[in-house]
Amino acid sequence: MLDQRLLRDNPDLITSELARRGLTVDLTGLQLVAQQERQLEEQRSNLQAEGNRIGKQVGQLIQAGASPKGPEVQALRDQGNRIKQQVAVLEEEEKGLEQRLRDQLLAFPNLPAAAVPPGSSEADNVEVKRWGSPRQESGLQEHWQIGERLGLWETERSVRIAQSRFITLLGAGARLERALISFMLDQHSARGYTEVLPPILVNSASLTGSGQLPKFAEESFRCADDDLWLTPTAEVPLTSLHRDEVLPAEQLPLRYCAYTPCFRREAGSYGRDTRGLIRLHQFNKVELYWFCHPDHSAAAHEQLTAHAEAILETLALPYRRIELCTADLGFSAARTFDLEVWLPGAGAYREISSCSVCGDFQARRASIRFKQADSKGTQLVHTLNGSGLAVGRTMAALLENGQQSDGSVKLPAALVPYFGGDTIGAG
RNA sequence: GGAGAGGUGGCUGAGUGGUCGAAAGCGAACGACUCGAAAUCGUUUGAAGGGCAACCUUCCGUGGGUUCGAAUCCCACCCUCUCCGCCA
Repeated sequence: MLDQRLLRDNPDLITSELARRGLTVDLTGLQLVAQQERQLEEQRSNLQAEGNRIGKQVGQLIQAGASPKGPEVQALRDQGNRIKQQVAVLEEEEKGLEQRLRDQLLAFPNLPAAAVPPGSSEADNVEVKRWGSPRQESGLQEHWQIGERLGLWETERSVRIAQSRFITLLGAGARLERALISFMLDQHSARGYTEVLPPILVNSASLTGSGQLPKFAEESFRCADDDLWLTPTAEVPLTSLHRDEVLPAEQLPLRYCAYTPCFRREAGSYGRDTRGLIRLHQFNKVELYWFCHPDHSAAAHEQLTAHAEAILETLALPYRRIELCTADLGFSAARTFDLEVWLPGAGAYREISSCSVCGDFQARRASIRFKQADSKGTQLVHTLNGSGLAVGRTMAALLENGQQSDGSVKLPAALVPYFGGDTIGAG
């Protein structure tokens, strides 16, 4: 959520920064609402102050021995009643304006960081670096061909269980998924992240805090009877882990990693990536999340991204880092690096991680602040999140990159202790 | 799901309808003492909004209500704990 003070003090900045994201907004109406709301607040609080004075007078008179029914007290009571009625009217109006203001502010995306390259579509994203040597030979299979051939999962029977875009992993496939989750969590824990296994049903306040609500309700699965939703990413429960908290400054940064299944409707993607593990309604992901001091969030972004990259490197998977341009940034992000893994069968790089710094955007929505022991007041923390990594897509990458001429798949050495072998489909 | 108890500041925990934003303690900060520290003593110490400021308003689970005045009384809801039931 954007800062109301920014709306008041520098609305042109909001307009121009949102324009960088390709968004045209006219804030004049909203500014007017904010201004009216402030005037009402002033009027109301002055009236309340008067009412409070009257209340005290009544109390003092009665304690001094005046009759509670006497004319003097009665006059004050009448005055108090009149004020009460006026306050009620103002208050209702004020609440209405406040609600309008908040609703609209919640619908604005984050402002892009200064460093974000300008652009009008994903075509303007900037490649920052490449790692590894991609296999280029012809005749390589795509991961879904390999998986089906080796019996790593069930496609059609999964439709029977749920519907399309759900997968049932079997045998070595299920085992590899589990191995990857453990491997990733161990790697991150060793770097100081606290492992978290959060609820994957989350309430509306949690989705609002991280930015999925109110605008993207149609992207999530919902349990209509309970004000609970299936989480689309661990970013949601992790943000709310400290929602409405004031953290001691010396505890920062707080760094968490969490494995969760993730659930997304993928509305509007019919016909795309219909085969294999790339685009599913339910997939597994290990997420990295930081709560940090505003001064350190830029450096933290680099570190978090490096931690995601370290997983790819340890798995010997070639990748590239892409910096998203202003037009391609997600709703809550101020700056984002996407990691794309090389899929030699498909002959393309595919997104496997997205690492974002959100500034105070989520912290303001979720009210997550920190306090310096020696100073008054609180400040909003900065939050960062990144996939470390999407597990299904990692499996796809391992299958395509590790495929051998005999049809088997060779796994990287780092996975052997987790998987219990170095080859799938040998013999 | 049924019965009971309870939700108060960073934490513990008092609170009679009227100077209650709230005693006390812990914790924290500063100062004194000390060569230094511990202990002790003193002072300070919640948040949000508005105002240049003095200061004003709001916040005792949430939302309503009664009252001139509500942490305190009434209603509804949410949550936590204990017992029972059910259950991996």
